[in-house]
Amino acid sequence: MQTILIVEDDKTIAESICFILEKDSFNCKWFDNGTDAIEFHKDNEVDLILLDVGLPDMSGFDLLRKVREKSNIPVIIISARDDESDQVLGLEGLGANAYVTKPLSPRLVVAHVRAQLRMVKPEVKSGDSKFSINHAMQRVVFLNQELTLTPAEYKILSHLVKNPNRVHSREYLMSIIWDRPHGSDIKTINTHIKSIRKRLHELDEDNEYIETHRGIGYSLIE
Amino acid sequence: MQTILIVEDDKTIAESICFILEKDSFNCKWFDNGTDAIEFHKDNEVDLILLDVGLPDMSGFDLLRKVREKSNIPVIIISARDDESDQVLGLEGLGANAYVTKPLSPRLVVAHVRAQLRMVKPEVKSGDSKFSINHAMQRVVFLNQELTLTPAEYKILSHLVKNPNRVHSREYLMSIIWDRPHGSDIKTINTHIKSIRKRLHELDEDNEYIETHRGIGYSLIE
DNA sequence: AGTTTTGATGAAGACTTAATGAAGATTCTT
DNA sequence: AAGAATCTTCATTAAGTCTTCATCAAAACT
Repeated sequence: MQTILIVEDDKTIAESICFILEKDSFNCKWFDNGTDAIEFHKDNEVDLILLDVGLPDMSGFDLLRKVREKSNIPVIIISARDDESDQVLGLEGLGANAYVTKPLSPRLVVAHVRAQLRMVKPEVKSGDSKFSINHAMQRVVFLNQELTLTPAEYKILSHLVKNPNRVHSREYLMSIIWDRPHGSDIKTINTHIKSIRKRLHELDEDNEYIETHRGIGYSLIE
Repeated sequence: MQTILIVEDDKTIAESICFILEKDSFNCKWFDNGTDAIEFHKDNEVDLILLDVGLPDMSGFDLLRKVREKSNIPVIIISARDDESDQVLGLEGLGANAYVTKPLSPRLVVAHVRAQLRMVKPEVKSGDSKFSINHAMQRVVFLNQELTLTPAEYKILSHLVKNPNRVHSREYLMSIIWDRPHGSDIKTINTHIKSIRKRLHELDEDNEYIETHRGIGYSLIE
């Protein structure tokens, strides 16, 4: 579970954010002052900080500076001031990752939290799939090994990996291969699937990951 | 250099943002409609997208959805509406990384851009690569020897060295060679790659450092 | 069980894309 | 302006990929 640190002196705001975050299965830790927050951050594993700049004991910017000496976890600044130079200072000068202004709804805060955490841990998909996609290399990673695929194979398999556990018709898979309409035989897909299966088979003999749905299409099983 | 894609139908806004970004040594590409932007993103290496949700031909959300089918680069949504449910939809539902509302200053936009890119590029360089760059001398160092390269070769190879282990399309490599658009044959890149390979081969017979990705482009393997 | 439909398989040929060598065009230098 | 270096184009060859087809296997239907 991921831990979110909230530094916010308004109890009502903090509690409502915490409430939503914990409902979203985050572990949430609230401090109403910067000193304690820094202390906690020093000794504990924190995944993200929600930081109100208006604190009783120190400026949020000072806190951020302190935090940045030690780590570069995502920090979202919460501010009552919609002041541009404050935003630029926070984002550019001190390395905050986002800046939201009050009034804010807890739902929106959670959306920002998720957006930031998504960047840090990109592979937080539901569970530990044996597949992932190396987009930069245009390759599909299977069992931690990069598959060498032809362009058509990559297009099909990466689509299946992105949308597992659902059936994709041959027609649809065709449309993925070609940008423009292309009057090819629908059975071409069978052959591509065959060669994808062959490649997967080379790395894992036993299992059948791509399932055939007679009369409909194919699906990838996680 | 990192490429920022701006999708924004208001020319004044786009130009001022571009101006600042380019001053900050980003490569900036502007489109006033979604269709062209998607087309460009398909064939080119883009590091971040600045996206206005109010486009003439399609909703920014639709564009984001399309982009997300292919990649998970940072997307910052620019919106005239300070509407919470829009923000949540963009951030949570479609995977945008930040949401800024108009009116916005170019400086603030740059701050947001930097904040996002900081997350993506950890800049863990100078490891055990066989390549390094002598920027002052405009030379690439390979196996502790300085390579004699022509200007075009230097531009291509140094970019590959700076961004190893990812595929670069011919289109993108072309844009590196020329500052302004240049209606040259895309196959020119093949020839440059050929001569770079030849030079590398003279210093190390065995290995193949530059890998061809059929139908896509080239990558440098560390 | 026998027939029909649908998918799997392997191999051949068509097609697409890249590598190569060399020539022509361009740019830069002197 | 001449000469050298570089960039681009072109034709050819080579390699890789896609599609089709014939055949075989499996499932569904009667």
